[in-house]
Amino acid sequence: MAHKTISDEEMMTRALELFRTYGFHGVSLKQLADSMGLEKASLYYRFPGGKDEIALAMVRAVDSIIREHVFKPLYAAGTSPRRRVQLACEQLREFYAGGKKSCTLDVMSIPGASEEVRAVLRETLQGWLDAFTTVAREGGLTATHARIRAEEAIVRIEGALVISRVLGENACFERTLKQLPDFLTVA
Amino acid sequence: MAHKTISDEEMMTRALELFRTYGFHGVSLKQLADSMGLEKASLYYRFPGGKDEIALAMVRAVDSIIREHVFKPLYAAGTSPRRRVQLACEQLREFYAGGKKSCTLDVMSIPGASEEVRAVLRETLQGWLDAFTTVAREGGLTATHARIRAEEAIVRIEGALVISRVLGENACFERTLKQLPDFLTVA
DNA sequence: GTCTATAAAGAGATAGAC
DNA sequence: GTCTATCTCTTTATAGAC
Repeated sequence: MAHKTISDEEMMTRALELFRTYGFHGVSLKQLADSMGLEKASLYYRFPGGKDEIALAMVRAVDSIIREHVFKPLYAAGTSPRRRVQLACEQLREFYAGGKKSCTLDVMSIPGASEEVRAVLRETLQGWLDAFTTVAREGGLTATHARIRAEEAIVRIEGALVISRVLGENACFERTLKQLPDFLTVA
Repeated sequence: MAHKTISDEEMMTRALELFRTYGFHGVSLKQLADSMGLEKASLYYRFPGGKDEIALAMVRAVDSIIREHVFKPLYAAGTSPRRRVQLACEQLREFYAGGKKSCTLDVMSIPGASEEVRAVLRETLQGWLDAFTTVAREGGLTATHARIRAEEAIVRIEGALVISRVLGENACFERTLKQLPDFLTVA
Protein backbone atom coordinates (compact mmCIF):
# COMPACT_ATOMS: atom_id res chain seq x y z
CA MET A 1 0.00 0.00 0.00
CA ALA A 2 1.80 3.11 -1.21
CA HIS A 3 0.98 6.28 0.65
CA LYS A 4 -1.44 8.84 -0.74
CA THR A 5 0.28 11.88 -2.15
CA ILE A 6 -2.83 13.94 -1.59
CA SER A 7 -5.44 13.69 1.15
CA ASP A 8 -9.12 13.21 0.43
CA GLU A 9 -9.81 16.60 1.95
CA GLU A 10 -7.27 18.30 -0.27
CA MET A 11 -8.75 16.52 -3.31
CA MET A 12 -12.17 17.92 -2.49
CA THR A 13 -10.72 21.39 -2.08
CA ARG A 14 -9.19 21.25 -5.56
CA ALA A 15 -12.35 19.79 -7.08
CA LEU A 16 -14.45 22.49 -5.43
CA GLU A 17 -12.30 25.29 -6.81
CA LEU A 18 -12.56 23.89 -10.33
CA PHE A 19 -16.26 23.03 -10.27
CA ARG A 20 -17.39 26.29 -8.64
CA THR A 21 -15.40 28.24 -11.23
CA TYR A 22 -16.21 26.40 -14.46
CA GLY A 23 -19.29 24.36 -13.62
CA PHE A 24 -19.75 20.61 -14.06
CA HIS A 25 -19.49 20.55 -17.84
CA GLY A 26 -16.61 22.98 -17.84
CA VAL A 27 -14.27 20.73 -15.88
CA SER A 28 -12.55 17.70 -17.38
CA LEU A 29 -11.02 14.72 -15.63
CA LYS A 30 -7.64 15.85 -16.91
CA GLN A 31 -8.07 19.24 -15.23
CA LEU A 32 -9.13 17.54 -12.01
CA ALA A 33 -6.21 15.12 -12.13
CA ASP A 34 -3.71 17.89 -12.92
CA SER A 35 -4.98 20.07 -10.08
CA MET A 36 -4.47 17.13 -7.70
CA GLY A 37 -1.08 16.15 -9.08
CA LEU A 38 -2.35 12.78 -10.23
CA GLU A 39 -3.03 10.96 -13.50
CA LYS A 40 -6.58 10.42 -14.68
CA ALA A 41 -6.37 6.68 -14.06
CA SER A 42 -5.50 7.32 -10.40
CA LEU A 43 -8.71 9.22 -9.94
CA TYR A 44 -10.67 6.18 -11.05
CA TYR A 45 -9.09 4.15 -8.25
CA ARG A 46 -10.48 6.55 -5.67
CA PHE A 47 -13.65 7.43 -7.59
CA PRO A 48 -14.73 4.48 -9.77
CA GLY A 49 -17.73 6.45 -10.92
CA GLY A 50 -15.55 9.06 -12.61
CA LYS A 51 -16.48 12.71 -12.83
CA ASP A 52 -20.03 12.17 -11.60
CA GLU A 53 -18.74 10.58 -8.42
CA ILE A 54 -16.15 13.31 -7.85
CA ALA A 55 -18.78 16.00 -8.27
CA LEU A 56 -21.08 14.18 -5.85
CA ALA A 57 -18.33 13.83 -3.25
CA MET A 58 -17.52 17.51 -3.71
CA VAL A 59 -21.05 18.81 -3.12
CA ARG A 60 -21.32 16.50 -0.10
CA ALA A 61 -18.08 17.92 1.26
CA VAL A 62 -19.40 21.44 0.71
CA ASP A 63 -22.59 20.49 2.52
CA SER A 64 -20.56 19.33 5.54
CA ILE A 65 -18.33 22.41 5.53
CA ILE A 66 -21.25 24.81 5.34
CA ARG A 67 -23.22 22.99 8.01
CA GLU A 68 -20.22 23.12 10.32
CA HIS A 69 -19.08 26.69 9.66
CA VAL A 70 -22.27 28.54 8.75
CA PHE A 71 -25.37 26.69 10.00
CA LYS A 72 -23.97 25.51 13.34
CA PRO A 73 -23.10 29.02 14.63
CA LEU A 74 -26.64 30.09 13.78
CA TYR A 75 -28.02 27.58 16.30
CA ALA A 76 -25.50 28.39 19.05
CA ALA A 77 -27.27 29.26 22.30
CA GLY A 78 -25.76 31.88 24.59
CA THR A 79 -25.22 34.33 21.74
CA SER A 80 -27.72 36.87 20.49
CA PRO A 81 -29.47 36.06 17.20
CA ARG A 82 -28.04 39.17 15.57
CA ARG A 83 -24.51 38.28 16.65
CA ARG A 84 -24.95 34.74 15.38
CA VAL A 85 -25.90 36.05 11.96
CA GLN A 86 -22.82 38.27 12.02
CA LEU A 87 -20.62 35.28 12.69
CA ALA A 88 -22.29 33.28 9.93
CA CYS A 89 -21.73 36.19 7.54
CA GLU A 90 -18.03 36.21 8.34
CA GLN A 91 -17.89 32.56 7.39
CA LEU A 92 -19.85 33.19 4.20
CA ARG A 93 -17.51 36.04 3.31
CA GLU A 94 -14.59 33.66 3.61
CA PHE A 95 -16.24 30.81 1.70
CA TYR A 96 -17.15 33.10 -1.18
CA ALA A 97 -13.82 34.96 -0.97
CA GLY A 98 -15.59 38.27 -0.51
CA GLY A 99 -17.80 37.67 -3.55
CA LYS A 100 -15.06 36.61 -5.96
CA LYS A 101 -15.99 32.92 -5.90
CA SER A 102 -19.26 31.46 -7.12
CA CYS A 103 -21.75 29.36 -5.18
CA THR A 104 -22.03 25.66 -5.94
CA LEU A 105 -25.81 25.94 -5.52
CA ASP A 106 -25.69 28.20 -8.56
CA VAL A 107 -23.19 26.58 -10.92
CA MET A 108 -23.79 22.94 -9.98
CA SER A 109 -27.55 23.23 -10.38
CA ILE A 110 -27.14 23.80 -14.10
CA PRO A 111 -28.19 20.50 -15.72
CA GLY A 112 -25.32 18.12 -16.43
CA ALA A 113 -24.42 16.76 -13.02
CA SER A 114 -26.29 13.70 -11.73
CA GLU A 115 -29.66 13.77 -10.05
CA GLU A 116 -27.89 12.80 -6.81
CA VAL A 117 -25.83 15.98 -7.01
CA ARG A 118 -28.98 18.03 -7.39
CA ALA A 119 -30.54 16.24 -4.43
CA VAL A 120 -27.57 17.22 -2.25
CA LEU A 121 -27.86 20.83 -3.42
CA ARG A 122 -31.51 20.86 -2.40
CA GLU A 123 -30.61 19.44 1.01
CA THR A 124 -27.94 22.07 1.54
CA LEU A 125 -30.35 24.82 0.57
CA GLN A 126 -33.01 23.37 2.84
CA GLY A 127 -30.56 23.32 5.74
CA TRP A 128 -29.69 26.92 5.01
CA LEU A 129 -33.36 27.93 4.96
CA ASP A 130 -33.93 26.11 8.25
CA ALA A 131 -30.97 27.77 9.95
CA PHE A 132 -31.89 31.27 8.79
CA THR A 133 -35.54 30.70 9.69
CA THR A 134 -34.65 29.54 13.18
CA VAL A 135 -32.40 32.49 13.95
CA ALA A 136 -34.98 34.89 12.56
CA ARG A 137 -37.65 33.40 14.80
CA GLU A 138 -35.37 33.72 17.80
CA GLY A 139 -34.76 37.30 16.71
CA GLY A 140 -38.43 37.97 17.25
CA LEU A 141 -40.09 37.40 13.88
CA THR A 142 -43.24 35.33 13.44
CA ALA A 143 -42.86 31.86 11.99
CA THR A 144 -44.25 32.92 8.60
CA HIS A 145 -42.26 36.10 8.45
CA ALA A 146 -39.06 34.38 9.56
CA ARG A 147 -39.33 31.82 6.82
CA ILE A 148 -39.91 34.48 4.17
CA ARG A 149 -36.97 36.57 5.38
CA ALA A 150 -34.76 33.48 5.42
CA GLU A 151 -35.57 32.72 1.82
CA GLU A 152 -35.09 36.30 0.77
CA ALA A 153 -31.75 36.48 2.56
CA ILE A 154 -30.47 33.54 0.55
CA VAL A 155 -31.97 35.02 -2.60
CA ARG A 156 -29.96 38.18 -1.98
CA ILE A 157 -26.72 36.31 -1.37
CA GLU A 158 -27.09 34.20 -4.49
CA GLY A 159 -28.13 37.16 -6.59
CA ALA A 160 -25.27 39.29 -5.32
CA LEU A 161 -22.82 36.54 -6.23
CA VAL A 162 -24.18 36.42 -9.78
CA ILE A 163 -23.99 40.20 -10.18
CA SER A 164 -20.49 40.22 -8.71
CA ARG A 165 -19.40 37.57 -11.21
CA VAL A 166 -20.84 39.47 -14.16
CA LEU A 167 -19.37 42.82 -13.10
CA GLY A 168 -16.10 41.38 -11.80
CA GLU A 169 -16.36 43.34 -8.57
CA ASN A 170 -17.62 42.55 -5.09
CA ALA A 171 -19.12 45.78 -3.74
CA CYS A 172 -22.57 44.33 -4.32
CA PHE A 173 -21.82 41.18 -2.33
CA GLU A 174 -20.29 43.11 0.56
CA ARG A 175 -23.26 45.46 0.73
CA THR A 176 -25.60 42.48 0.80
CA LEU A 177 -23.75 40.76 3.63
CA LYS A 178 -23.69 43.93 5.68
CA GLN A 179 -27.50 44.17 5.60
CA LEU A 180 -28.09 40.58 6.67
CA PRO A 181 -27.84 40.75 10.47
CA ASP A 182 -30.54 43.39 10.71
CA PHE A 183 -32.57 41.94 7.88
CA LEU A 184 -32.85 38.56 9.59
CA THR A 185 -33.44 39.73 13.13
CA VAL A 186 -35.24 43.09 13.07
CA ALA A 187 -38.96 43.12 12.38
CA MET B 1 -28.68 30.88 -53.56
CA ALA B 2 -30.91 28.31 -51.94
CA HIS B 3 -33.38 29.57 -49.40
CA LYS B 4 -32.70 29.33 -45.71
CA THR B 5 -34.66 26.63 -43.96
CA ILE B 6 -34.46 28.50 -40.68
CA SER B 7 -34.37 32.23 -40.02
CA ASP B 8 -31.58 33.92 -38.12
CA GLU B 9 -34.07 34.89 -35.44
CA GLU B 10 -35.28 31.34 -35.04
CA MET B 11 -31.67 30.14 -34.82
CA MET B 12 -31.03 32.54 -31.96
CA THR B 13 -34.15 31.35 -30.18
CA ARG B 14 -32.98 27.75 -30.33
CA ALA B 15 -29.44 28.70 -29.28
CA LEU B 16 -30.80 30.72 -26.37
CA GLU B 17 -32.91 27.85 -25.09
CA LEU B 18 -29.92 25.50 -25.14
CA PHE B 19 -27.34 27.89 -23.70
CA ARG B 20 -29.56 29.22 -20.90
CA THR B 21 -30.39 25.66 -19.89
CA TYR B 22 -27.01 23.94 -20.07
CA GLY B 23 -24.50 26.80 -20.11
CA PHE B 24 -21.77 27.44 -22.65
CA HIS B 25 -19.71 24.32 -21.89
CA GLY B 26 -22.80 22.17 -21.67
CA VAL B 27 -23.90 22.76 -25.25
CA SER B 28 -22.24 21.11 -28.25
CA LEU B 29 -22.36 22.14 -31.90
CA LYS B 30 -24.21 18.93 -32.63
CA GLN B 31 -26.94 19.87 -30.13
CA LEU B 32 -27.16 23.34 -31.65
CA ALA B 33 -27.33 21.95 -35.19
CA ASP B 34 -29.94 19.36 -34.25
CA SER B 35 -32.11 21.94 -32.52
CA MET B 36 -32.00 24.05 -35.69
CA GLY B 37 -32.59 21.16 -38.06
CA LEU B 38 -29.21 21.62 -39.71
CA GLU B 39 -25.90 19.79 -39.96
CA LYS B 40 -22.91 21.04 -38.02
CA ALA B 41 -21.11 22.05 -41.19
CA SER B 42 -24.01 24.33 -42.10
CA LEU B 43 -23.57 26.21 -38.87
CA TYR B 44 -19.97 27.02 -39.82
CA TYR B 45 -21.22 28.65 -43.02
CA ARG B 46 -23.35 31.07 -41.02
CA PHE B 47 -20.98 31.30 -38.02
CA PRO B 48 -17.38 30.73 -39.16
CA GLY B 49 -16.21 31.28 -35.61
CA GLY B 50 -18.07 28.18 -34.40
CA LYS B 51 -19.61 27.89 -30.97
CA ASP B 52 -17.96 31.08 -29.68
CA GLU B 53 -19.55 33.09 -32.45
CA ILE B 54 -22.97 31.51 -31.96
CA ALA B 55 -22.84 32.25 -28.25
CA LEU B 56 -21.82 35.84 -28.96
CA ALA B 57 -24.64 36.32 -31.47
CA MET B 58 -27.04 34.81 -28.95
CA VAL B 59 -26.15 37.13 -26.04
CA ARG B 60 -26.34 40.08 -28.44
CA ALA B 61 -29.79 38.94 -29.52
CA VAL B 62 -30.86 38.66 -25.90
CA ASP B 63 -29.50 42.15 -25.24
CA SER B 64 -31.68 43.50 -28.07
CA ILE B 65 -34.77 41.61 -26.96
CA ILE B 66 -34.46 42.74 -23.35
CA ARG B 67 -33.79 46.35 -24.31
CA GLU B 68 -36.88 46.34 -26.49
CA HIS B 69 -39.26 44.49 -24.21
CA VAL B 70 -38.05 45.32 -20.71
CA PHE B 71 -35.94 48.48 -20.68
CA LYS B 72 -37.91 50.49 -23.21
CA PRO B 73 -41.24 50.32 -21.31
CA LEU B 74 -39.39 51.55 -18.23
CA TYR B 75 -38.56 54.80 -20.01
CA ALA B 76 -42.04 55.31 -21.52
CA ALA B 77 -43.41 58.73 -20.63
CA GLY B 78 -47.15 59.11 -20.03
CA THR B 79 -47.28 56.12 -17.72
CA SER B 80 -46.68 56.15 -13.98
CA PRO B 81 -43.33 54.77 -12.81
CA ARG B 82 -45.04 52.07 -10.79
CA ARG B 83 -47.12 50.98 -13.76
CA ARG B 84 -44.03 50.92 -15.96
CA VAL B 85 -42.34 48.56 -13.55
CA GLN B 86 -45.43 46.36 -13.58
CA LEU B 87 -45.27 46.15 -17.36
CA ALA B 88 -41.56 45.34 -17.27
CA CYS B 89 -42.23 42.61 -14.73
CA GLU B 90 -44.79 41.03 -17.02
CA GLN B 91 -42.14 40.88 -19.73
CA LEU B 92 -39.60 39.43 -17.32
CA ARG B 93 -42.10 36.81 -16.20
CA GLU B 94 -42.52 35.77 -19.80
CA PHE B 95 -38.80 35.79 -20.61
CA TYR B 96 -38.00 33.64 -17.59
CA ALA B 97 -41.09 31.48 -18.09
CA GLY B 98 -42.34 32.27 -14.61
CA GLY B 99 -39.00 31.33 -13.06
CA LYS B 100 -38.54 28.00 -14.85
CA LYS B 101 -35.85 29.29 -17.23
CA SER B 102 -32.43 30.56 -16.19
CA CYS B 103 -30.90 33.95 -16.89
CA THR B 104 -28.09 34.21 -19.43
CA LEU B 105 -26.36 36.73 -17.15
CA ASP B 106 -26.03 33.87 -14.70
CA VAL B 107 -25.16 30.84 -16.80
CA MET B 108 -23.18 32.60 -19.53
CA SER B 109 -20.98 34.47 -17.06
CA ILE B 110 -19.44 31.21 -15.94
CA PRO B 111 -15.96 31.18 -17.51
CA GLY B 112 -15.76 29.36 -20.84
CA ALA B 113 -17.40 31.75 -23.26
CA SER B 114 -15.27 34.43 -24.89
CA GLU B 115 -14.34 37.74 -23.33
CA GLU B 116 -16.62 39.40 -25.90
CA VAL B 117 -19.56 37.43 -24.55
CA ARG B 118 -18.79 38.61 -21.04
CA ALA B 119 -18.53 42.20 -22.29
CA VAL B 120 -22.03 41.97 -23.76
CA LEU B 121 -23.35 40.54 -20.49
CA ARG B 122 -21.89 43.51 -18.63
CA GLU B 123 -23.49 45.91 -21.11
CA THR B 124 -26.88 44.26 -20.71
CA LEU B 125 -26.61 44.39 -16.94
CA GLN B 126 -25.53 48.03 -17.10
CA GLY B 127 -28.55 48.87 -19.28
CA TRP B 128 -30.77 47.10 -16.79
CA LEU B 129 -29.28 49.06 -13.87
CA ASP B 130 -29.74 52.31 -15.79
CA ALA B 131 -33.37 51.56 -16.63
CA PHE B 132 -34.30 50.54 -13.08
CA THR B 133 -32.41 53.52 -11.65
CA THR B 134 -34.23 55.93 -13.93
CA VAL B 135 -37.68 54.64 -13.10
CA ALA B 136 -36.86 54.63 -9.39
CA ARG B 137 -35.75 58.27 -9.59
CA GLU B 138 -38.94 59.19 -11.38
CA GLY B 139 -40.79 57.30 -8.68
CA GLY B 140 -39.43 59.76 -6.19
CA LEU B 141 -36.23 58.24 -4.84
CA THR B 142 -32.99 60.16 -4.55
CA ALA B 143 -30.27 59.45 -7.12
CA THR B 144 -28.19 57.44 -4.67
CA HIS B 145 -31.13 55.54 -3.27
CA ALA B 146 -32.55 54.82 -6.72
CA ARG B 147 -29.32 53.31 -7.88
CA ILE B 148 -29.04 51.08 -4.82
CA ARG B 149 -32.64 49.91 -5.17
CA ALA B 150 -32.06 49.19 -8.86
CA GLU B 151 -29.09 47.00 -8.09
CA GLU B 152 -30.89 45.22 -5.32
CA ALA B 153 -33.91 44.61 -7.52
CA ILE B 154 -31.73 42.83 -10.06
CA VAL B 155 -29.96 40.96 -7.27
CA ARG B 156 -33.34 39.67 -6.11
CA ILE B 157 -34.39 38.58 -9.57
CA GLU B 158 -31.14 36.74 -10.23
CA GLY B 159 -31.12 35.18 -6.79
CA ALA B 160 -34.72 34.07 -7.08
CA LEU B 161 -33.96 32.41 -10.41
CA VAL B 162 -31.08 30.47 -8.85
CA ILE B 163 -33.21 29.33 -5.90
CA SER B 164 -36.04 28.39 -8.26
CA ARG B 165 -33.64 26.30 -10.32
CA VAL B 166 -32.28 24.48 -7.28
CA LEU B 167 -35.70 23.80 -5.77
CA GLY B 168 -37.42 23.15 -9.07
CA GLU B 169 -40.27 25.46 -8.20
CA ASN B 170 -41.12 29.08 -8.96
CA ALA B 171 -42.96 30.41 -5.93
CA CYS B 172 -39.83 32.29 -4.93
CA PHE B 173 -39.51 34.00 -8.32
CA GLU B 174 -43.17 34.98 -8.41
CA ARG B 175 -43.00 36.45 -4.92
CA THR B 176 -39.94 38.45 -5.91
CA LEU B 177 -41.59 39.88 -9.03
CA LYS B 178 -44.67 40.85 -7.08
CA GLN B 179 -42.63 43.01 -4.71
CA LEU B 180 -40.77 44.87 -7.44
CA PRO B 181 -43.20 47.67 -8.40
CA ASP B 182 -43.37 48.97 -4.85
CA PHE B 183 -39.74 48.24 -4.11
CA LEU B 184 -38.56 50.37 -7.01
CA THR B 185 -40.96 53.27 -6.65
CA VAL B 186 -41.88 53.66 -2.99
CA ALA B 187 -39.41 55.33 -0.65
C1' DG C 1 -26.83 27.36 -48.37
C1' DT C 2 -26.79 22.74 -47.08
C1' DC C 3 -24.99 18.39 -47.37
C1' DT C 4 -21.55 14.03 -46.65
C1' DA C 5 -17.23 12.76 -45.26
C1' DT C 6 -13.37 13.11 -42.61
C1' DA C 7 -9.54 14.95 -40.04
C1' DA C 8 -7.60 16.04 -35.55
C1' DA C 9 -7.99 16.83 -30.82
C1' DG C 10 -10.10 15.99 -26.39
C1' DA C 11 -13.26 13.57 -23.56
C1' DG C 12 -14.38 9.58 -20.29
C1' DA C 13 -13.00 5.14 -19.15
C1' DT C 14 -10.31 0.54 -18.56
C1' DA C 15 -6.25 -2.91 -18.44
C1' DG C 16 -2.33 -4.14 -16.54
C1' DA C 17 2.61 -3.10 -14.91
C1' DC C 18 4.96 -1.56 -10.82
C1' DG D 1 -2.09 3.64 -4.89
C1' DT D 2 -0.16 5.44 -8.91
C1' DC D 3 1.53 4.86 -13.25
C1' DT D 4 1.69 4.15 -18.75
C1' DA D 5 -0.81 2.75 -22.52
C1' DT D 6 -4.79 2.27 -24.98
C1' DC D 7 -9.61 2.21 -26.32
C1' DT D 8 -13.82 4.35 -27.64
C1' DC D 9 -16.74 8.06 -28.20
C1' DT D 10 -17.49 12.92 -28.69
C1' DT D 11 -16.10 17.33 -30.02
C1' DT D 12 -14.54 21.03 -32.92
C1' DA D 13 -13.45 22.10 -37.41
C1' DT D 14 -12.55 21.76 -42.54
C1' DA D 15 -12.88 20.06 -47.50
C1' DG D 16 -15.47 19.46 -51.20
C1' DA D 17 -19.86 17.67 -53.65
C1' DC D 18 -24.43 19.27 -54.85
